[in-house]
Amino acid sequence: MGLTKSEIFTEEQNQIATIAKAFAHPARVAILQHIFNSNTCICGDLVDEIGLAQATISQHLRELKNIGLIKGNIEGTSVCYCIDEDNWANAKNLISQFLNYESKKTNCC
Amino acid sequence: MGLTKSEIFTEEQNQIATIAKAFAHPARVAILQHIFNSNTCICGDLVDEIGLAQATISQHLRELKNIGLIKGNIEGTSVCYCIDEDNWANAKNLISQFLNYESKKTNCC
DNA sequence: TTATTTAATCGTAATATTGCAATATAATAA
DNA sequence: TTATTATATTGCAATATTACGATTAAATAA
Repeated sequence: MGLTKSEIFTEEQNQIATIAKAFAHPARVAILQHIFNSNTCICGDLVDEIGLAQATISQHLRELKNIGLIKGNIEGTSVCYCIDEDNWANAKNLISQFLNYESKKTNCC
Repeated sequence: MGLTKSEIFTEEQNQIATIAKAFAHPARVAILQHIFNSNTCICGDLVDEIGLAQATISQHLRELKNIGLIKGNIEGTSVCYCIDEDNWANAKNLISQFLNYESKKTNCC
């Protein structure tokens, strides 16, 4: 199968999973950190920084773009990628809320 | 391929990715939420609550257990799963720190 | 002992992800 | 125009993930 049954979960559960999937590969974590650190990011930089082929980086960038966490701007021959602040804030809220669940302390384990 | 090149990333990047992977499926999000809500969780409950087969739930539970976010205790014929508080706190810190990166506001997009 | 109950594991099929070489596209430079 | 440069896309191979039926294992009940 390999096909997630999204229809049986809540909208919130699916959204959390989608955002988490964006973070679920170290290359995408590295890309996001790099964008945050330089705030202006060109794909070529990343190919040098991270040891992956240009095609692979481009693919990870597309995924981050599809999920909405980054957006790109054409700058001459290169492309400038940066964080989509609104969507990032949204993602941050969703994940933070999830992480901040407190367990009732009648822990049985 | 399908094989992540973990060795070219930092320990932190790999850790964030691993934790995110735990959250990257709505069933696992649902399972964790359920454990938080009841704080005592038996696999059978989940099979009723979530519309997935028993084998599938068990598989997701094992993944969460392997990553360290939950731990299980045998309770008679059933098993009680609950949050591993220490590891959860750790995961929370790692992910929160990552989410709280601030972009320098010379945004080009 | 023999059910029964509950969860784990095995085996398998289908789909997804990761990675890269090769190629295509698009913008600028000569 | 023809390079050159930078990124995207295509096609493919290898591995991973998701899901479930069938079976197994382990504990309790009869």
